[in-house]
Amino acid sequence: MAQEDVFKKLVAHCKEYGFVFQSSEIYDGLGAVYDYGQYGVELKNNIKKYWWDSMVLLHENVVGIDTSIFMHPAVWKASGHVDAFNDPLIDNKDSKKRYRADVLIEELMAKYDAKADKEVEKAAKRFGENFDEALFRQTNPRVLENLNKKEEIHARFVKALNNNDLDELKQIIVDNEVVCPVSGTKNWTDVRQFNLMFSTEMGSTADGALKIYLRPETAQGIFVNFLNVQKTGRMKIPFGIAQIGKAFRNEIVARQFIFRMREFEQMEMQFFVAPGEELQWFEKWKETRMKWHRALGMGDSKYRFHDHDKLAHYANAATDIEFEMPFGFKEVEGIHSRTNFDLSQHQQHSGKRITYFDAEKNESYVPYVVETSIGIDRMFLSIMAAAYHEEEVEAKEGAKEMRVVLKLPPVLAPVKLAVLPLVKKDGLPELARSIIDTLKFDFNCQYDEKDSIGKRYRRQDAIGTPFCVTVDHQSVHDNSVTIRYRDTMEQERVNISALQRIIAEKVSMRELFKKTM
RNA sequence: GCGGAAAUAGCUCAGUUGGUAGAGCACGACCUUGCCAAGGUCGGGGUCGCGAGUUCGAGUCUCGUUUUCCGCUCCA
Repeated sequence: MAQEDVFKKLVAHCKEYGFVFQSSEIYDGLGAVYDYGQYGVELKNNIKKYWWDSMVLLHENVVGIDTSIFMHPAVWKASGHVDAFNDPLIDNKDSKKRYRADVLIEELMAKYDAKADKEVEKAAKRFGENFDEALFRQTNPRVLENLNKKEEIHARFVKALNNNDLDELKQIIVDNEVVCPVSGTKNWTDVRQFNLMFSTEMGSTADGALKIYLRPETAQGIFVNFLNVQKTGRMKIPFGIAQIGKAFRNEIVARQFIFRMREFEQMEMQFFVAPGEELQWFEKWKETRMKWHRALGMGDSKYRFHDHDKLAHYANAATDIEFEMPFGFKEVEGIHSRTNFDLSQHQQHSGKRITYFDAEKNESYVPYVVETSIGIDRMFLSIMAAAYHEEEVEAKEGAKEMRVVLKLPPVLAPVKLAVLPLVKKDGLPELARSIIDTLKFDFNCQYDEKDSIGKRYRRQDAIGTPFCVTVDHQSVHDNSVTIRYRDTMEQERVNISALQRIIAEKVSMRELFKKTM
Protein backbone atom coordinates (compact mmCIF):
# COMPACT_ATOMS: atom_id res chain seq x y z
CA MET A 1 0.00 0.00 0.00
CA ALA A 2 1.30 3.46 -0.90
CA GLN A 3 2.35 5.65 1.99
CA GLU A 4 -0.19 8.38 1.15
CA ASP A 5 -2.96 5.81 1.28
CA VAL A 6 -1.83 4.73 4.72
CA PHE A 7 -1.96 8.33 5.87
CA LYS A 8 -5.43 8.88 4.42
CA LYS A 9 -6.68 5.73 6.08
CA LEU A 10 -5.12 6.76 9.36
CA VAL A 11 -6.85 10.14 9.25
CA ALA A 12 -10.16 8.45 8.43
CA HIS A 13 -9.62 5.94 11.22
CA CYS A 14 -8.90 8.72 13.71
CA LYS A 15 -12.23 10.28 12.91
CA GLU A 16 -14.30 7.14 12.58
CA TYR A 17 -13.23 5.77 15.93
CA GLY A 18 -13.30 8.95 17.97
CA PHE A 19 -9.63 9.85 18.22
CA VAL A 20 -9.45 13.18 16.39
CA PHE A 21 -12.13 15.46 14.97
CA GLN A 22 -11.82 18.65 13.05
CA SER A 23 -12.60 21.66 15.21
CA SER A 24 -16.04 23.23 14.75
CA GLU A 25 -16.82 20.67 12.09
CA ILE A 26 -20.53 21.48 11.90
CA TYR A 27 -19.52 25.01 10.86
CA ASP A 28 -17.25 23.69 8.10
CA GLY A 29 -14.27 23.47 10.41
CA LEU A 30 -11.52 25.88 11.31
CA GLY A 31 -8.26 25.57 9.44
CA ALA A 32 -5.58 23.50 11.11
CA VAL A 33 -7.40 23.25 14.43
CA TYR A 34 -8.45 19.85 15.73
CA ASP A 35 -10.25 18.34 18.70
CA TYR A 36 -9.39 15.10 20.45
CA GLY A 37 -12.26 12.65 20.84
CA GLN A 38 -13.11 10.14 23.51
CA TYR A 39 -10.25 7.77 22.72
CA GLY A 40 -7.83 10.42 21.49
CA VAL A 41 -7.88 12.24 24.80
CA GLU A 42 -7.10 9.02 26.69
CA LEU A 43 -4.16 8.26 24.43
CA LYS A 44 -2.92 11.82 24.69
CA ASN A 45 -3.22 11.84 28.47
CA ASN A 46 -1.29 8.58 28.63
CA ILE A 47 1.50 10.04 26.50
CA LYS A 48 1.65 13.02 28.82
CA LYS A 49 1.82 10.83 31.88
CA TYR A 50 4.58 8.72 30.35
CA TRP A 51 6.59 11.88 29.71
CA TRP A 52 5.82 13.67 32.96
CA ASP A 53 6.62 10.70 35.14
CA SER A 54 9.80 9.93 33.24
CA MET A 55 10.96 13.50 33.83
CA VAL A 56 9.67 14.35 37.28
CA LEU A 57 9.52 10.97 39.03
CA LEU A 58 12.72 9.52 37.64
CA HIS A 59 14.90 12.60 38.02
CA GLU A 60 15.18 14.03 41.48
CA ASN A 61 16.63 17.22 39.99
CA VAL A 62 13.73 17.83 37.60
CA VAL A 63 10.56 19.52 38.83
CA GLY A 64 7.41 20.51 37.01
CA ILE A 65 5.49 23.76 36.74
CA ASP A 66 2.42 25.00 34.91
CA THR A 67 2.62 28.56 33.66
CA SER A 68 -0.04 30.72 32.05
CA ILE A 69 -0.64 31.15 28.36
CA PHE A 70 -0.85 34.94 28.72
CA MET A 71 2.45 36.55 29.61
CA HIS A 72 3.73 40.11 29.85
CA PRO A 73 4.35 41.36 26.29
CA ALA A 74 7.92 42.26 27.25
CA VAL A 75 8.64 38.53 27.47
CA TRP A 76 8.24 38.20 23.71
CA LYS A 77 10.24 41.32 23.08
CA ALA A 78 13.07 39.82 25.12
CA SER A 79 12.83 36.41 23.50
CA GLY A 80 13.01 37.96 20.05
CA HIS A 81 9.60 36.68 18.93
CA VAL A 82 8.09 40.13 18.40
CA ASP A 83 10.79 41.48 16.12
CA ALA A 84 11.67 38.34 14.26
CA PHE A 85 8.29 37.91 12.61
CA ASN A 86 7.09 41.27 11.43
CA ASP A 87 8.34 41.07 7.89
CA PRO A 88 6.13 42.24 5.03
CA LEU A 89 6.14 39.46 2.45
CA ILE A 90 5.20 39.37 -1.23
CA ASP A 91 4.98 36.46 -3.64
CA ASN A 92 5.69 36.31 -7.31
CA LYS A 93 2.84 34.34 -8.82
CA ASP A 94 4.90 32.95 -11.69
CA SER A 95 8.01 31.74 -9.91
CA LYS A 96 6.04 31.14 -6.69
CA LYS A 97 8.95 32.61 -4.80
CA ARG A 98 8.36 34.65 -1.69
CA TYR A 99 10.32 37.80 -0.92
CA ARG A 100 10.46 40.34 1.84
CA ALA A 101 8.86 43.42 0.32
CA ASP A 102 11.13 45.72 2.30
CA VAL A 103 14.21 43.91 1.01
CA LEU A 104 13.02 44.23 -2.59
CA ILE A 105 12.56 47.97 -2.11
CA GLU A 106 15.93 48.37 -0.43
CA GLU A 107 17.55 46.55 -3.35
CA LEU A 108 15.71 48.85 -5.70
CA MET A 109 17.12 51.89 -3.90
CA ALA A 110 20.58 50.38 -3.91
CA LYS A 111 20.27 49.96 -7.65
CA TYR A 112 19.71 53.71 -8.17
CA ASP A 113 22.61 54.42 -5.83
CA ALA A 114 24.79 52.13 -7.87
CA LYS A 115 23.75 53.85 -11.11
CA ALA A 116 24.69 57.23 -9.65
CA ASP A 117 28.00 55.89 -8.40
CA LYS A 118 28.73 54.54 -11.84
CA GLU A 119 28.23 58.00 -13.37
CA VAL A 120 30.58 59.45 -10.77
CA GLU A 121 33.14 56.78 -11.50
CA LYS A 122 33.00 57.40 -15.21
CA ALA A 123 33.37 61.16 -14.71
CA ALA A 124 36.25 60.66 -12.29
CA LYS A 125 38.10 58.72 -14.95
CA ARG A 126 37.43 61.39 -17.53
CA PHE A 127 38.43 64.42 -15.44
CA GLY A 128 41.36 62.88 -13.62
CA GLU A 129 42.83 64.85 -10.70
CA ASN A 130 40.72 67.95 -11.21
CA PHE A 131 37.54 66.06 -10.48
CA ASP A 132 35.37 67.54 -7.73
CA GLU A 133 33.20 64.62 -6.73
CA ALA A 134 30.98 66.53 -4.31
CA LEU A 135 30.20 69.20 -6.89
CA PHE A 136 29.60 66.59 -9.58
CA ARG A 137 27.14 64.74 -7.37
CA GLN A 138 25.24 67.93 -6.72
CA THR A 139 25.06 69.11 -10.32
CA ASN A 140 25.25 66.28 -12.84
CA PRO A 141 21.79 65.67 -14.27
CA ARG A 142 22.23 61.88 -14.70
CA VAL A 143 23.45 61.49 -11.14
CA LEU A 144 20.68 63.72 -9.84
CA GLU A 145 18.09 61.80 -11.76
CA ASN A 146 19.08 58.55 -10.08
CA LEU A 147 19.48 60.06 -6.65
CA ASN A 148 16.15 61.84 -6.88
CA LYS A 149 14.50 58.66 -7.93
CA LYS A 150 16.02 56.89 -4.96
CA GLU A 151 15.05 59.74 -2.66
CA GLU A 152 11.48 59.63 -3.92
CA ILE A 153 11.27 55.89 -3.27
CA HIS A 154 12.89 56.28 0.10
CA ALA A 155 10.34 58.89 1.17
CA ARG A 156 7.44 56.68 0.14
CA PHE A 157 9.07 53.66 1.74
CA VAL A 158 9.62 55.31 5.12
CA LYS A 159 6.11 56.71 5.12
CA ALA A 160 4.63 53.34 4.22
CA LEU A 161 6.59 51.61 6.95
CA ASN A 162 5.55 54.17 9.54
CA ASN A 163 1.91 53.85 8.60
CA ASN A 164 2.24 50.09 8.22
CA ASP A 165 0.72 50.63 4.79
CA LEU A 166 1.13 47.29 3.01
CA ASP A 167 -0.77 48.42 -0.09
CA GLU A 168 1.67 51.28 -0.55
CA LEU A 169 4.63 48.88 -0.26
CA LYS A 170 3.18 46.88 -3.10
CA GLN A 171 2.49 50.05 -5.08
CA ILE A 172 6.17 51.05 -4.78
CA ILE A 173 7.14 47.69 -6.21
CA VAL A 174 4.58 47.96 -9.01
CA ASP A 175 5.36 51.60 -9.87
CA ASN A 176 9.07 50.88 -10.14
CA GLU A 177 8.51 47.76 -12.20
CA VAL A 178 10.46 45.51 -9.91
CA VAL A 179 10.79 42.08 -11.51
CA CYS A 180 11.23 38.72 -9.85
CA PRO A 181 14.88 37.61 -10.20
CA VAL A 182 13.70 34.07 -10.90
CA SER A 183 10.77 34.41 -13.28
CA GLY A 184 11.58 37.92 -14.54
CA THR A 185 7.90 38.89 -14.31
CA LYS A 186 6.01 41.60 -12.47
CA ASN A 187 3.11 39.35 -11.48
CA TRP A 188 2.98 40.04 -7.72
CA THR A 189 0.54 39.17 -4.96
CA ASP A 190 -0.45 41.73 -2.35
CA VAL A 191 2.03 42.40 0.44
CA ARG A 192 1.10 40.60 3.62
CA GLN A 193 2.50 40.65 7.07
CA PHE A 194 2.88 37.41 8.92
CA ASN A 195 3.33 37.54 12.64
CA LEU A 196 3.26 34.01 13.85
CA MET A 197 2.01 35.06 17.28
CA PHE A 198 -1.70 35.42 17.92
CA SER A 199 -2.57 38.56 19.81
CA THR A 200 -5.47 39.78 21.85
CA GLU A 201 -6.16 42.60 24.27
CA MET A 202 -6.15 42.58 28.03
CA GLY A 203 -8.16 45.22 29.84
CA SER A 204 -11.71 46.28 29.22
CA THR A 205 -11.31 49.90 28.22
CA ALA A 206 -10.28 50.56 24.67
CA ASP A 207 -7.59 53.11 25.48
CA GLY A 208 -6.17 51.25 28.46
CA ALA A 209 -6.00 47.87 26.76
CA LEU A 210 -2.69 46.09 26.58
CA LYS A 211 -1.82 44.08 23.50
CA ILE A 212 -0.80 40.64 24.63
CA TYR A 213 0.17 37.48 22.82
CA LEU A 214 -0.81 33.88 23.15
CA ARG A 215 2.48 32.12 23.85
CA PRO A 216 4.13 30.58 20.78
CA GLU A 217 6.16 28.26 23.02
CA THR A 218 5.99 27.13 26.63
CA ALA A 219 9.72 27.59 27.25
CA GLN A 220 9.53 31.27 28.19
CA GLY A 221 7.20 30.47 31.09
CA ILE A 222 9.99 28.35 32.47
CA PHE A 223 12.72 30.95 31.91
CA VAL A 224 10.84 33.75 33.63
CA ASN A 225 10.21 31.47 36.61
CA PHE A 226 13.79 30.27 36.84
CA LEU A 227 14.56 32.20 40.03
CA ASN A 228 11.20 31.38 41.65
CA VAL A 229 11.70 27.67 41.26
CA GLN A 230 15.41 27.66 41.98
CA LYS A 231 14.98 29.58 45.22
CA THR A 232 11.76 28.10 46.58
CA GLY A 233 12.77 24.58 45.60
CA ARG A 234 16.36 25.08 46.82
CA MET A 235 17.41 23.67 43.45
CA LYS A 236 21.10 23.19 42.76
CA ILE A 237 22.56 23.28 39.28
CA PRO A 238 22.33 21.12 37.28
CA PHE A 239 18.54 20.93 37.48
CA GLY A 240 15.55 20.98 35.17
CA ILE A 241 12.05 22.45 34.99
CA ALA A 242 9.40 20.59 33.05
CA GLN A 243 6.12 21.84 31.68
CA ILE A 244 3.23 20.57 29.55
CA GLY A 245 0.96 23.09 27.92
CA LYS A 246 -0.68 24.64 24.91
CA ALA A 247 1.11 26.95 22.51
CA PHE A 248 -0.18 28.89 19.51
CA ARG A 249 1.37 29.77 16.18
CA ASN A 250 -0.41 31.44 13.33
CA GLU A 251 1.22 29.26 10.69
CA ILE A 252 1.13 30.50 7.12
CA VAL A 253 0.59 27.00 5.88
CA ALA A 254 -0.65 24.50 8.39
CA ARG A 255 -1.31 21.07 7.01
CA GLN A 256 -0.77 17.36 7.29
CA PHE A 257 -3.54 16.76 9.81
CA ILE A 258 -2.38 17.24 13.41
CA PHE A 259 1.27 17.45 12.40
CA ARG A 260 1.21 21.22 12.12
CA MET A 261 -1.62 22.90 13.97
CA ARG A 262 -2.25 26.48 14.95
CA GLU A 263 -3.11 25.44 18.50
CA PHE A 264 -0.90 22.66 19.77
CA GLU A 265 0.58 21.23 22.92
CA GLN A 266 4.19 20.96 23.98
CA MET A 267 6.07 18.99 26.59
CA GLU A 268 9.23 20.92 27.39
CA MET A 269 12.02 20.53 29.87
CA GLN A 270 14.65 23.20 30.31
CA PHE A 271 17.77 21.91 31.99
CA PHE A 272 20.02 24.51 33.63
CA VAL A 273 23.74 23.85 33.73
CA ALA A 274 27.03 25.58 34.44
CA PRO A 275 28.63 27.44 31.51
CA GLY A 276 30.97 25.17 29.59
CA GLU A 277 29.11 22.04 30.61
CA GLU A 278 26.20 22.49 28.25
CA LEU A 279 27.49 20.33 25.43
CA GLN A 280 28.05 17.27 27.58
CA TRP A 281 24.54 17.65 28.98
CA PHE A 282 23.27 18.10 25.46
CA GLU A 283 24.75 14.70 24.57
CA LYS A 284 23.36 13.15 27.72
CA TRP A 285 19.82 14.35 27.03
CA LYS A 286 20.02 13.36 23.38
CA GLU A 287 20.69 9.83 24.45
CA THR A 288 18.09 9.82 27.24
CA ARG A 289 15.36 11.19 25.04
CA MET A 290 16.02 8.70 22.25
CA LYS A 291 15.85 5.82 24.71
CA TRP A 292 12.57 7.17 26.01
CA HIS A 293 11.02 7.09 22.55
CA ARG A 294 12.44 3.70 21.64
CA ALA A 295 11.28 2.13 24.91
CA LEU A 296 7.74 2.27 23.55
CA GLY A 297 8.70 -0.53 21.19
CA MET A 298 7.36 0.99 17.98
CA GLY A 299 10.59 -0.04 16.22
CA ASP A 300 14.03 1.48 16.76
CA SER A 301 14.61 2.10 13.07
CA LYS A 302 11.63 4.43 12.94
CA TYR A 303 13.60 7.01 14.93
CA ARG A 304 16.70 8.92 13.95
CA PHE A 305 18.61 12.04 14.87
CA HIS A 306 18.78 14.97 12.53
CA ASP A 307 21.51 17.38 13.58
CA HIS A 308 21.03 20.99 12.59
CA ASP A 309 23.65 22.48 10.31
CA LYS A 310 22.27 25.97 10.54
CA LEU A 311 21.80 26.94 14.15
CA ALA A 312 19.36 29.50 15.46
CA HIS A 313 20.96 32.66 16.84
CA TYR A 314 20.60 31.48 20.43
CA ALA A 315 21.87 27.91 20.05
CA ASN A 316 25.29 26.30 19.97
CA ALA A 317 24.06 22.79 19.26
CA ALA A 318 20.74 21.40 18.10
CA THR A 319 19.27 18.12 16.97
CA ASP A 320 15.85 16.72 16.18
CA ILE A 321 14.52 13.31 16.93
CA GLU A 322 12.69 12.38 13.79
CA PHE A 323 10.07 9.72 13.36
CA GLU A 324 9.21 7.92 10.16
CA MET A 325 5.72 9.20 9.44
CA PRO A 326 3.72 7.98 6.44
CA PHE A 327 4.94 11.14 4.70
CA GLY A 328 8.61 10.72 5.57
CA PHE A 329 10.92 11.26 8.54
CA LYS A 330 9.59 14.25 10.47
CA GLU A 331 10.62 16.11 13.60
CA VAL A 332 8.88 14.98 16.77
CA GLU A 333 11.24 16.32 19.40
CA GLY A 334 13.90 19.02 19.41
CA ILE A 335 16.91 19.03 21.69
CA HIS A 336 18.69 22.36 21.77
CA SER A 337 21.62 23.80 23.61
CA ARG A 338 20.23 27.32 24.01
CA THR A 339 23.30 28.78 25.75
CA ASN A 340 22.45 31.52 28.24
CA PHE A 341 20.63 33.52 25.59
CA ASP A 342 17.14 33.41 27.10
CA LEU A 343 18.08 34.09 30.69
CA SER A 344 20.47 36.86 29.62
CA GLN A 345 17.80 38.47 27.51
CA HIS A 346 15.33 38.42 30.39
CA GLN A 347 17.96 39.75 32.74
CA GLN A 348 18.61 42.63 30.38
CA HIS A 349 14.98 43.46 29.58
CA SER A 350 13.63 43.07 33.10
CA GLY A 351 16.57 44.71 34.83
CA LYS A 352 16.54 41.88 37.39
CA ARG A 353 19.65 39.88 38.08
CA ILE A 354 19.11 36.29 36.90
CA THR A 355 22.20 34.55 38.17
CA TYR A 356 23.00 31.48 40.18
CA PHE A 357 25.64 31.31 42.87
CA ASP A 358 27.53 28.07 42.42
CA ALA A 359 28.94 27.18 45.84
CA GLU A 360 31.15 24.44 44.44
CA LYS A 361 32.77 26.71 41.89
CA ASN A 362 32.49 29.69 44.22
CA GLU A 363 31.21 31.89 41.40
CA SER A 364 28.07 33.50 40.13
CA TYR A 365 26.83 33.04 36.56
CA VAL A 366 23.87 33.09 34.22
CA PRO A 367 23.14 29.39 33.72
CA TYR A 368 23.23 27.72 30.32
CA VAL A 369 20.19 25.82 29.12
CA VAL A 370 19.69 22.49 27.39
CA GLU A 371 16.12 22.17 26.16
CA THR A 372 14.11 19.10 25.25
CA SER A 373 10.86 19.93 23.53
CA ILE A 374 8.24 17.56 22.15
CA GLY A 375 5.09 18.34 20.22
CA ILE A 376 2.52 16.05 21.82
CA ASP A 377 0.30 16.12 18.79
CA ARG A 378 3.14 15.03 16.56
CA MET A 379 4.01 12.28 18.94
CA PHE A 380 0.36 11.23 19.01
CA LEU A 381 0.40 11.06 15.23
CA SER A 382 3.65 9.09 15.17
CA ILE A 383 2.28 6.54 17.64
CA MET A 384 -0.95 6.18 15.70
CA ALA A 385 0.91 5.82 12.41
CA ALA A 386 3.19 3.14 13.77
CA ALA A 387 0.35 1.33 15.52
CA TYR A 388 -2.02 1.21 12.57
CA HIS A 389 -1.99 -2.20 10.93
CA GLU A 390 -4.13 -3.91 8.38
CA GLU A 391 -3.71 -7.65 8.71
CA GLU A 392 -4.96 -10.58 6.74
CA VAL A 393 -6.48 -13.09 9.12
CA GLU A 394 -8.18 -16.47 8.84
CA ALA A 395 -11.94 -16.22 8.77
CA LYS A 396 -14.62 -18.85 8.81
CA GLU A 397 -14.17 -21.83 6.48
CA GLY A 398 -10.62 -20.94 5.57
CA ALA A 399 -11.53 -17.60 4.03
CA LYS A 400 -9.20 -14.63 4.41
CA GLU A 401 -10.22 -11.20 5.55
CA MET A 402 -8.68 -7.99 6.78
CA ARG A 403 -8.64 -6.79 10.31
CA VAL A 404 -7.64 -3.27 11.28
CA VAL A 405 -5.74 -3.25 14.53
CA LEU A 406 -4.02 -0.48 16.46
CA LYS A 407 -0.97 -2.09 18.01
CA LEU A 408 -0.55 0.61 20.62
CA PRO A 409 1.83 0.01 23.49
CA PRO A 410 -0.53 -1.30 26.22
CA VAL A 411 0.67 1.43 28.55
CA LEU A 412 -0.66 4.08 26.15
CA ALA A 413 -3.85 2.33 24.99
CA PRO A 414 -7.01 4.38 25.67
CA VAL A 415 -8.98 1.36 26.85
CA LYS A 416 -7.02 -1.31 28.70
CA LEU A 417 -9.57 -4.07 28.61
CA ALA A 418 -13.01 -4.94 27.36
CA VAL A 419 -15.17 -7.39 29.24
CA LEU A 420 -17.48 -9.31 26.93
CA PRO A 421 -20.21 -11.78 27.86
CA LEU A 422 -20.26 -14.49 25.21
CA VAL A 423 -24.06 -14.34 25.17
CA LYS A 424 -26.32 -11.82 26.83
CA LYS A 425 -28.23 -14.28 28.97
CA ASP A 426 -27.70 -17.01 31.55
CA GLY A 427 -26.12 -14.60 33.99
CA LEU A 428 -23.12 -13.86 31.80
CA PRO A 429 -23.76 -10.08 31.52
CA GLU A 430 -24.08 -9.84 35.30
CA LEU A 431 -20.79 -11.63 35.86
CA ALA A 432 -19.10 -9.42 33.25
CA ARG A 433 -20.41 -6.31 34.98
CA SER A 434 -19.12 -7.49 38.32
CA ILE A 435 -15.64 -8.00 36.86
CA ILE A 436 -15.67 -4.43 35.56
CA ASP A 437 -16.79 -3.18 38.97
CA THR A 438 -13.64 -4.56 40.55
CA LEU A 439 -11.23 -3.54 37.78
CA LYS A 440 -12.54 -0.07 36.94
CA PHE A 441 -10.59 1.53 39.78
CA ASP A 442 -7.32 0.54 38.13
CA PHE A 443 -8.03 0.42 34.42
CA ASN A 444 -10.14 2.04 31.78
CA CYS A 445 -12.61 -0.80 31.06
CA GLN A 446 -15.29 -1.21 28.46
CA TYR A 447 -18.37 -3.43 28.44
CA ASP A 448 -19.90 -4.68 25.20
CA GLU A 449 -22.61 -7.26 24.63
CA LYS A 450 -23.81 -6.19 21.20
CA ASP A 451 -23.21 -8.33 18.09
CA SER A 452 -21.20 -11.51 17.71
CA ILE A 453 -18.12 -12.04 19.80
CA GLY A 454 -15.87 -11.85 16.74
CA LYS A 455 -17.26 -8.50 15.79
CA ARG A 456 -16.69 -7.22 19.30
CA TYR A 457 -13.05 -8.35 19.21
CA ARG A 458 -12.57 -6.41 15.98
CA ARG A 459 -14.12 -3.29 17.42
CA GLN A 460 -11.65 -3.43 20.28
CA ASP A 461 -8.78 -4.07 17.84
CA ALA A 462 -9.73 -0.91 16.00
CA ILE A 463 -9.26 1.25 19.10
CA GLY A 464 -6.18 -0.62 20.28
CA THR A 465 -7.55 -2.33 23.39
CA PRO A 466 -4.78 -4.79 24.37
CA PHE A 467 -6.95 -7.26 26.31
CA CYS A 468 -10.42 -8.71 25.84
CA VAL A 469 -11.84 -10.66 28.75
CA THR A 470 -14.60 -13.03 27.67
CA VAL A 471 -17.14 -14.42 30.09
CA ASP A 472 -18.63 -17.75 28.96
CA HIS A 473 -20.82 -20.47 30.45
CA GLN A 474 -17.89 -22.09 32.20
CA SER A 475 -17.14 -18.78 33.97
CA VAL A 476 -20.37 -18.95 35.93
CA HIS A 477 -19.33 -22.33 37.34
CA ASP A 478 -15.61 -21.96 38.06
CA ASN A 479 -14.85 -18.21 37.99
CA SER A 480 -12.51 -18.61 35.04
CA VAL A 481 -12.53 -16.34 31.99
CA THR A 482 -10.47 -16.08 28.85
CA ILE A 483 -8.07 -13.26 28.09
CA ARG A 484 -7.65 -12.63 24.41
CA TYR A 485 -4.50 -10.78 23.38
CA ARG A 486 -4.89 -8.12 20.72
CA ASP A 487 -1.68 -8.66 18.76
CA THR A 488 -1.61 -12.46 18.63
CA MET A 489 -5.37 -13.03 18.93
CA GLU A 490 -4.49 -15.90 21.21
CA GLN A 491 -6.53 -16.75 24.26
CA GLU A 492 -5.67 -17.92 27.71
CA ARG A 493 -7.98 -19.15 30.46
CA VAL A 494 -7.36 -17.56 33.83
CA ASN A 495 -9.14 -17.11 37.13
CA ILE A 496 -11.05 -13.86 37.57
CA SER A 497 -9.05 -13.11 40.70
CA ALA A 498 -5.81 -13.13 38.66
CA LEU A 499 -6.97 -10.50 36.13
CA GLN A 500 -5.91 -7.46 38.11
CA ARG A 501 -2.34 -8.68 38.54
CA ILE A 502 -1.91 -9.92 34.97
CA ILE A 503 -3.14 -6.71 33.38
CA ALA A 504 -1.42 -4.38 35.84
CA GLU A 505 1.89 -5.98 34.99
CA LYS A 506 1.38 -5.54 31.26
CA VAL A 507 0.28 -1.90 31.38
CA SER A 508 2.87 -0.77 33.90
CA MET A 509 5.32 1.98 32.96
CA ARG A 510 7.95 0.43 35.17
CA GLU A 511 9.46 -1.81 32.49
CA LEU A 512 9.53 1.02 29.98
CA PHE A 513 11.23 3.31 32.46
CA LYS A 514 13.95 0.75 33.11
CA LYS A 515 14.83 0.89 29.43
CA THR A 516 15.26 4.64 29.58
CA MET A 517 17.82 4.59 32.37
C1' G B 1 -0.07 32.33 0.06
C1' C B 2 0.12 30.32 -5.41
C1' G B 3 -1.51 26.26 -8.73
C1' G B 4 -4.41 21.65 -9.30
C1' A B 5 -8.30 18.22 -7.49
C1' A B 6 -12.38 16.98 -4.37
C1' A B 7 -16.97 17.78 -1.25
C1' U B 8 -24.15 13.60 -1.93
C1' A B 9 -26.54 9.43 4.97
C1' G B 10 -21.81 7.90 10.40
C1' C B 11 -18.47 5.25 6.30
C1' U B 12 -17.64 3.82 0.93
C1' C B 13 -19.94 5.41 -3.20
C1' A B 14 -24.08 5.66 -7.37
C1' G B 15 -27.20 9.45 -9.35
C1' U B 16 -28.36 9.38 -17.36
C1' U B 17 -28.91 15.05 -22.23
C1' G B 18 -31.01 19.63 -15.78
C1' G B 19 -37.19 17.00 -14.09
C1' U B 20 -39.19 16.26 -6.38
C1' A B 21 -32.44 11.96 -3.64
C1' G B 22 -30.48 5.85 -3.86
C1' A B 23 -27.42 1.30 -2.50
C1' G B 24 -24.15 -1.49 0.62
C1' C B 25 -22.08 -1.32 5.20
C1' A B 26 -22.76 1.19 9.88
C1' C B 27 -26.58 2.74 13.68
C1' G B 28 -31.33 1.65 17.04
C1' A B 29 -35.27 -2.00 18.86
C1' C B 30 -36.89 -7.00 19.09
C1' C B 31 -36.06 -12.29 17.90
C1' U B 32 -32.14 -15.90 16.83
C1' U B 33 -26.98 -17.69 16.98
C1' G B 34 -22.68 -17.82 20.06
C1' C B 35 -14.93 -17.53 20.40
C1' C B 36 -12.68 -13.87 15.82
C1' A B 37 -16.82 -8.61 11.62
C1' A B 38 -21.57 -11.70 6.91
C1' G B 39 -29.10 -14.58 10.47
C1' G B 40 -34.33 -12.50 10.52
C1' U B 41 -38.11 -8.52 11.14
C1' C B 42 -38.95 -3.49 11.81
C1' G B 43 -36.98 1.43 12.23
C1' G B 44 -34.16 6.29 12.46
C1' G B 45 -31.02 9.24 9.48
C1' G B 46 -29.56 13.73 3.75
C1' U B 47 -32.65 21.46 2.62
C1' C B 48 -26.62 16.93 -2.01
C1' G B 49 -20.32 21.88 2.14
C1' C B 50 -22.23 27.11 2.10
C1' G B 51 -24.03 31.60 -0.82
C1' A B 52 -25.53 33.73 -5.24
C1' G B 53 -26.70 33.35 -10.58
C1' U B 54 -28.86 31.03 -15.21
C1' U B 55 -33.60 28.21 -15.77
C1' C B 56 -40.53 26.90 -15.56
C1' G B 57 -37.24 23.59 -12.74
C1' A B 58 -30.22 22.82 -10.28
C1' G B 59 -27.15 17.22 -6.66
C1' U B 60 -26.20 18.09 -12.10
C1' C B 61 -24.56 24.35 -15.58
C1' U B 62 -21.85 29.34 -14.09
C1' C B 63 -19.50 32.47 -10.37
C1' G B 64 -18.02 33.26 -5.41
C1' U B 65 -16.82 31.13 -0.73
C1' U B 66 -15.35 27.38 3.09
C1' U B 67 -12.92 22.92 4.20
C1' U B 68 -9.81 18.85 2.85
C1' C B 69 -6.05 16.45 -0.23
C1' C B 70 -1.64 16.89 -3.79
C1' G B 71 2.55 20.01 -5.60
C1' C B 72 5.28 24.57 -4.59
C1' U B 73 6.36 27.96 -0.60
C1' C B 74 7.11 28.88 4.78
C1' C B 75 8.41 26.86 9.55
C1' A B 76 12.10 30.91 16.03
